[in-house]
Amino acid sequence: MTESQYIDKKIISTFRENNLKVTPQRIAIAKYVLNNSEHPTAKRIYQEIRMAHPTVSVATIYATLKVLKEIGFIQELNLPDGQSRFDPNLEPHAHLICEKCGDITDWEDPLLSELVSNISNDAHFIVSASGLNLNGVCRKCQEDENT
Amino acid sequence: MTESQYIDKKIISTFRENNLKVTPQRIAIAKYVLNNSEHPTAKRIYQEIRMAHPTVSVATIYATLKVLKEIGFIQELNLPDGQSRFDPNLEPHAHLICEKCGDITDWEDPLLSELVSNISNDAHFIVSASGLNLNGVCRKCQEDENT
DNA sequence: TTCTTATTTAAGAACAATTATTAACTAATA
DNA sequence: TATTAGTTAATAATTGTTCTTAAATAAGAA
Repeated sequence: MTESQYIDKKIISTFRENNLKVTPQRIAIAKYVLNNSEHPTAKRIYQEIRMAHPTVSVATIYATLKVLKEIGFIQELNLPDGQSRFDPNLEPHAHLICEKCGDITDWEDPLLSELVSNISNDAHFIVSASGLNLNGVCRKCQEDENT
Repeated sequence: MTESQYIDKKIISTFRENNLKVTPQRIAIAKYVLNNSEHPTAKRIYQEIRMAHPTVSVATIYATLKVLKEIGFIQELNLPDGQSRFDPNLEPHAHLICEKCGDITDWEDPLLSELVSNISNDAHFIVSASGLNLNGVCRKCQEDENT
């Protein structure tokens, strides 16, 4: 079984386990977001899915993303550009959000997981998702300024 | 000079330093957000300011908040409720965002400042604002569930 | 396989947060 | 006090997201 087939099976079985009907739209959206680490917006996902499913509507995109969030496949990010973005990486990680070019880069640091865990314990707060956002200017845009 | 008078002076002089006209609306909005640690939304700020300035418009609220952000008085938070919130605390700190009651609590941890500083250095990213968001269930809502 | 039914979907209307437009107003300087 | 560039109020426009409803469909039963 190929990697892709394995992901298909995983997606389908997880839908079934959660008493959700397995529709082509759901599979397509799930596959797309689970394989995409570029924090796509709903609009971007819509455009992408429409290539294979031309009649899909935005409402379906939003409804499916909500479901994917509920079954723990993805998390919704709240970043400064006024639209939600979606991320299959549920581990604590940082987002470096460049105010110049709009680029959003992931950054992993083992200290972060530890910190989230500490705060969760100290504050008696059950964490379902987390994210450290750093707003500022990325390396590339700093270099461009000196040109 | 009282604390309140000192804040007034500070606000006015900072506006002047940034070549911004000092208007009653701006002073009122600045005073309100600088003294409020409850992460108010634009709508909330509008309602509050309207009590003393009944003709103020939402556009002025948004424009002034943008200006306050630019001169480094506040930061804009992106939280899951679809509207921006504003925070005068510019130090790295965490937000515990309860999915049940919607409450947003600040949490300070010295490790966080260190972590932000490390990432900034390692990634060569100039940080202008930061925030660690923890989504989940707060202590109070957990207790309510067991009742 | 075909039937039945509860879900899901597509399409577009509705909604809410934010931004843009523009004419009237006003703070700051001369 | 007069000038003017910047600011404001009112409202229209825009944009992301959710709601509504009739048609379509997945999943289990017959």
